[in-house]
Amino acid sequence: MRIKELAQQAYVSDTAVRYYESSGILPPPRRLPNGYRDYDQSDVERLKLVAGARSLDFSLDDIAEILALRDRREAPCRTVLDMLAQKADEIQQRIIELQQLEKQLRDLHELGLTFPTDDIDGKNCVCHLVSERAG
Amino acid sequence: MRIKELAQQAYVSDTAVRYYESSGILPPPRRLPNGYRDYDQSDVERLKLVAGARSLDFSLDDIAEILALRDRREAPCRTVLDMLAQKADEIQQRIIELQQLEKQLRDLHELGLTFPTDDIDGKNCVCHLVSERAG
DNA sequence: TATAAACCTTGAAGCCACTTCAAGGTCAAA
DNA sequence: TTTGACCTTGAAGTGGCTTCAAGGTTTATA
Ligand SMILES: [Zn+2]
Ligand SMILES: [Zn+2]
Ligand SMILES: [Zn+2]
Ligand SMILES: [Zn+2]
Repeated sequence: MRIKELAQQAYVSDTAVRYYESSGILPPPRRLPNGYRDYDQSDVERLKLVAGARSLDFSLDDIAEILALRDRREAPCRTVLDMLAQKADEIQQRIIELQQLEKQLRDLHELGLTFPTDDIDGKNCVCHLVSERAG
Repeated sequence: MRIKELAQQAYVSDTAVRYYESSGILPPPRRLPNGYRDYDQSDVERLKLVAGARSLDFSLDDIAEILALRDRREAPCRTVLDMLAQKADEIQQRIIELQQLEKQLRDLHELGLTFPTDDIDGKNCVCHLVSERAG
């Protein structure tokens, strides 16, 4: 099959497939006589793993690590399990940070409403509150 | 004052200050006879607003919009208030997305634990679960 | 006085995971 | 025959910086 059919089977763009090849995640495929890339079912499986892992926000480096194990005929299952747990922890931490940020934004908004809104120099308005967040 | 002192007063790096200048957020400053950048207190105020807004995750485009108003002697307070509310909403939405992602990661981890962990081809293991997340 | 340490300058490249653009070549249907 | 869908490559753009390379300037110390 050609690149577009491969890409569609994994729900990614064909330009992403070319990018994965250029970055070493996917091996260079056979070519048809006209120079077009030619893929088979094993390429679909590989790309689906890449797409699934990307949809879980794994980095291409992480994915390369998983694929490298498989290419050496070593089972990557343990590595994948560990990565899932670690990524979940990272996301959890990120959520906490964003919750703090949201609170700061809402607090600033509420407080800002109590100040004049025609202050050019920002000495007595919400702009001043933003400026003084330093540290 | 020179660039490092300015940067320190706003708790940013001096390379960031040069980057802000190159991207038009900060105007080109005067120069000392030796070519070094020379700043004053108004530069500190401007950079503090930039730094405060960046710490709230505003984009440089947003910040440029705020500064453009001030540079035209129009009060940016209303704009800032609106941006605070809008950014808070964006963060809230992002948190929801990350919470869903975290749940997917934890669920996959739990389910993956019930499968063998020595499957090279990924037909009966957590790797297969990752691959089949398509769509 | 020599020299090291801390500061300053510029321009370019690197980061991440792509997308978009430019400028073409290939092939099937109408 | 011409339209349109598909394919190719390489380069540049995205955002907000940091890092690197290759210097010049100033202050402190030996
Ligand atoms: Zn597995
Ligand atoms: Zn575990
Ligand atoms: Zn204001
Ligand atoms: Zn409001």
